[in-house]
Amino acid sequence: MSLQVYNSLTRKKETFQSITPGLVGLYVCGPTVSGESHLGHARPYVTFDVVYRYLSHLGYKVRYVRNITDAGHFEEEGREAEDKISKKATLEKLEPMELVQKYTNLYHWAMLQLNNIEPSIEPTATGHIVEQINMIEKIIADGYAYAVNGSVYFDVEKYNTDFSKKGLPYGMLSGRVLEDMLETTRDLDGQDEKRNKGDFALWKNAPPEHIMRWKSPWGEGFPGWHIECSAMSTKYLGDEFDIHGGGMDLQFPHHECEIAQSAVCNHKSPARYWMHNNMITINGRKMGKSYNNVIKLSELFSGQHPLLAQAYHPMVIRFFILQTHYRSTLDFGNEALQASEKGLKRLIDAYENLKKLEVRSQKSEDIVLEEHILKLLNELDEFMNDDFNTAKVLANIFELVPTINSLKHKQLAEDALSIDVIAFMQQKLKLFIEDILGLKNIHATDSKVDGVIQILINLRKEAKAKKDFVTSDKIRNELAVLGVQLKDEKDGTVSYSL
RNA sequence: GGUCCUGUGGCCGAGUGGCUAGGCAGAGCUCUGCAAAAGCUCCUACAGCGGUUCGAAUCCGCUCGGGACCUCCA
Repeated sequence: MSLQVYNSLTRKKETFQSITPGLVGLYVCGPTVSGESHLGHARPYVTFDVVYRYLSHLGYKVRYVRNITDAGHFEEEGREAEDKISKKATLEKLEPMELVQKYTNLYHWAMLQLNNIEPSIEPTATGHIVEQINMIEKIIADGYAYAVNGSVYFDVEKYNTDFSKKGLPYGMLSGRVLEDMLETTRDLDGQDEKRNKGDFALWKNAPPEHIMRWKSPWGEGFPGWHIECSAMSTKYLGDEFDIHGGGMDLQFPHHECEIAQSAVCNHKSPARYWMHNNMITINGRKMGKSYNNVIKLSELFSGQHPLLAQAYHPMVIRFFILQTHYRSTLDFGNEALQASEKGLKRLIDAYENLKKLEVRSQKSEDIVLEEHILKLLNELDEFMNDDFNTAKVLANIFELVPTINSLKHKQLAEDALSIDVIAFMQQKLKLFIEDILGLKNIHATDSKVDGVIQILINLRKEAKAKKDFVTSDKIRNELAVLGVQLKDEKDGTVSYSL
């Protein structure tokens, strides 16, 4: 089975076919760096990191573009016409750029912790003001935008009338009908500049107190939110590219507006496949600023938050996210995170065991087992091909764990599996656990620490030989308090895990 | 109000017609000086009510519950 991708545009799974053989253009909406990233933000970046990794594994040369929104948006369009970033900067007495830098750094730090590969290009909105202005001019020239008092708005109704004929109606992505929307759109203040309620800003006039501002043909101002993604995706991926990703909450209006802008400028819908990850919820409700229920990533990693029973390692968060299919909601909870923590440890421990297995048998003595193992391993590719079903991949890997551990602990005959099957399993699990899912061992082994522990292990061995269990247990228990767990193996050796 | 999604065992979650994932927790057993780890076994669910079907968690309808978007939001 070849790769199947669920396309939000068609609402069904489709066989993935890149526009140019061997190449894939992937655009993912990045963060607005006016605040610190929270758990919810981790989801798209982990999700699309795996998409990126898997496409690369399939042999595609992927250009992964993920923007940084550093120009700020309106708090409430039309009403406050105020740049989020400059507002906060004033409050904190910081330069906007300083604020942007701070949160960009924190974001990059969090991405690194989560083991997300950095994108090929990470363009910033402020670095592409010229491109955005050019695009707006083009839209005005074509008659789909109009300037009022130094601001420019996209004429949604005119666009819809003309482009519906071309199969690109406004609402095609989110399944909305413009007429319905015009009736139900909330009545916001200060909408008088717009011809229609559904129109959205391409450029906003900057009031005097506004710090972030650029010169434009319409006066000093700043770009609207949606235009940056259209400008940057076009610049780096072309008029039409393969995959556009982002959170489900961006589907409307953000992505819908992107399609409209790009369609006017490039005469086609920008992306072939639209992928949207679902939300992370907390007590069943979406985690988001508006709900005041966010847990920042730094808080999650440190455990410093009233809702957290403990700190959670970034790898635990990654694993937690991957255990669910990306299109399902994922509910946060200490119990769930703790289950992930233990599960991840079990998985990684088994994987480490597998790497060290020494098998010499040329032939598997247990044919049934061998076939079962091969089936589980071969299904891994199928599951990934089925719209990146990481949950199923992990389930199969867990099914391999008892076999691996039984071989290690000699609970299974040494020659149950052949050296070829073991090698295949080693190769497959490396590929899936490390390369595709991007999971890694939380506990790096430090040779000095290892040496110290070995000394203690030897002292304990001596004590045990003398049946001095008080001393041996003391060593074991005190190490356990430090998080070092000793394990007496069957063959008399002692291993430990951190 | 409009559009759409969803309701799975103590918890988190796969799953689109028959083969009833997986993780965590819980119980028993094996191993062990005692533990831990590991292994084995058990606990077997699909909101409710109808319908379609030889057969439904899976399709259809209704009821009840939860949520997302329609405003910045991953």
